[in-house]
Amino acid sequence: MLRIGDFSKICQVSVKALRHWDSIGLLKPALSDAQTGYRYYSIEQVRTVNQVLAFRAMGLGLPQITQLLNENPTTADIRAMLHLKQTELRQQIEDAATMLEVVESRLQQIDHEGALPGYAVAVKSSEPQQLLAIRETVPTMDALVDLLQETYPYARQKGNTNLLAVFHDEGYEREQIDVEVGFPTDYGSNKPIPLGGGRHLLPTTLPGTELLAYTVHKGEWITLSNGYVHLGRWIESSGYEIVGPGREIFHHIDWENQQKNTVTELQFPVARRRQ
Amino acid sequence: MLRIGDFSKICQVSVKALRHWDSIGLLKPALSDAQTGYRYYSIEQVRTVNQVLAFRAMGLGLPQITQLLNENPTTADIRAMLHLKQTELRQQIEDAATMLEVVESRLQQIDHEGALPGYAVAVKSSEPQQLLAIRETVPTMDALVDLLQETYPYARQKGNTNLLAVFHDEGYEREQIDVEVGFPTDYGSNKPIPLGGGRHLLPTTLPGTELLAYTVHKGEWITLSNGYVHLGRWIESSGYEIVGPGREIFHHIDWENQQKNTVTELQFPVARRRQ
DNA sequence: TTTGACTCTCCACTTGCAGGAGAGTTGATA
DNA sequence: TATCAACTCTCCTGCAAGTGGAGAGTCAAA
Repeated sequence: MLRIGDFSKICQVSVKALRHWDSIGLLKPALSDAQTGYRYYSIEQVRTVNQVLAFRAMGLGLPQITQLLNENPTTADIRAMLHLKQTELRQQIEDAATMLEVVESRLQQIDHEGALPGYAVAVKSSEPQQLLAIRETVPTMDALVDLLQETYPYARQKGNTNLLAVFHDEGYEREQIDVEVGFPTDYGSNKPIPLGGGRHLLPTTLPGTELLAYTVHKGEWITLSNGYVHLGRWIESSGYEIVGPGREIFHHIDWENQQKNTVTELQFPVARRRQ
Repeated sequence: MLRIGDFSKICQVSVKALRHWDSIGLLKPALSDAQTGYRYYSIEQVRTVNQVLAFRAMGLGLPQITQLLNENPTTADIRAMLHLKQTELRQQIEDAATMLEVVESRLQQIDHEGALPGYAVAVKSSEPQQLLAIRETVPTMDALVDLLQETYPYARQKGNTNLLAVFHDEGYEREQIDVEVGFPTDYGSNKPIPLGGGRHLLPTTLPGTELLAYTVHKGEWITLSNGYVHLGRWIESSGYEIVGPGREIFHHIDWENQQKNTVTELQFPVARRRQ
């Protein structure tokens, strides 16, 4: 019979860990003195510790290992557990690889530009949304601003400041822009709204996307292109690719000061580039 | 000004998380009502959240992000942080890949053998050890047992039951075995001990190894070969390779019952196989 | 004024232990 | 046999980044 300290040295497992394993029922000592509480391990339990460590080296959690060792499950159960862990580990590797690529992209950026960039890019997902929107091909950016201004009051009426635009052109056009301007509506209240000249805000569905790279711009719209350049470079160098039309979300429009305090979110649906 | 729920929806960050970020000083709301405790966020803070998420997507911890956003550090600091994270992520990927390989090896084993194997294999490290040992080429396994029996009393004298053997042959020889038998001594008490026939237990150093694949066998030594087969296969199929002489640690020798209760640990120094 | 939706703080829980406090045990020595 | 160092015990806190819930207070519209 070995005291916990000696057993700990033999197995190269900390005393704390052994006590913890005892408390959760993973590995009880062969004998526990009821009087003093001292734990006594038998030398054969080295084997059990070996098994525990073997399972732990596969990344299994202690509750699972407890189950595997003390409730002798069927072979099928074990297979299922390991299969699950397998996919989990693959996911882990992929996630870490993605992070690594993002970190490396950022490091490159710092090295190239000397300073830290003002734009941060993150990835999120978006649900499908019911919109009231109008799709037009506007000749210039100014015309686009006019269209926004025209749509804005209706968005506010709905208690919704979130005007948004979807750019259906490939690339970043500056003339003859095929754009959709609208705002989200709660399900149900989606009747067309007439604008001037026989044009209408029509109900549309903005498709959800699983991955959406985005950055937030604050300030005049003239400088929005900086944001786009940044976002585009980030997507390129972080192992993603654009897979859908870009979007702008106008969280707040400061009509009075040439949009000095306007907050605009730039979005692109993306996917992981393979290989 | 936005209440926490609205801000949460815009940013797609949970209310709980926002409150947490507030409490640790990562992101304070633009305004906190001292009376009611209500948090009010400004729309521009969407940008800050975006930055937080961008850093979090690199795997950085909240304290680090707090530092990055609120204590405007130098470019060099940021570079250092990201570099550190880079190596950390690479390590993570490697670790997960190792685990994955072990899991896959185990799954294969189950599929091939139908049942779960009695031997578990784990990897640990070992420190260099001072030994008193004798190296001989013994003709048979029985002669090896005799040698162990001859050495055993001296090991016990030192208050040390841990007899061990190092096999210097390549592969698993059954005759003319070049073996070293001995036991650890505490530093200092390492004077040679004479055995019969002018032979001596001499002080030696057992080199430490960073990676040591091992399994624990309980029972007669005749069946030890099963353990070796298992250990060998595991090493092969889990992406390791043997890089040194095998060792046996005799944690407990049951001389009376043909070693029925003997506990033997089988070890091989290993390294990750590249590619 | 009522109501329902929203928000607040505080507490417990998650994983696998590590560190430490304060008290009790063991085994060898004086 | 008393003592002493080394060992062990239980209990508490802390770690990361929140989630979930309880109970109480707040806001805005009807």
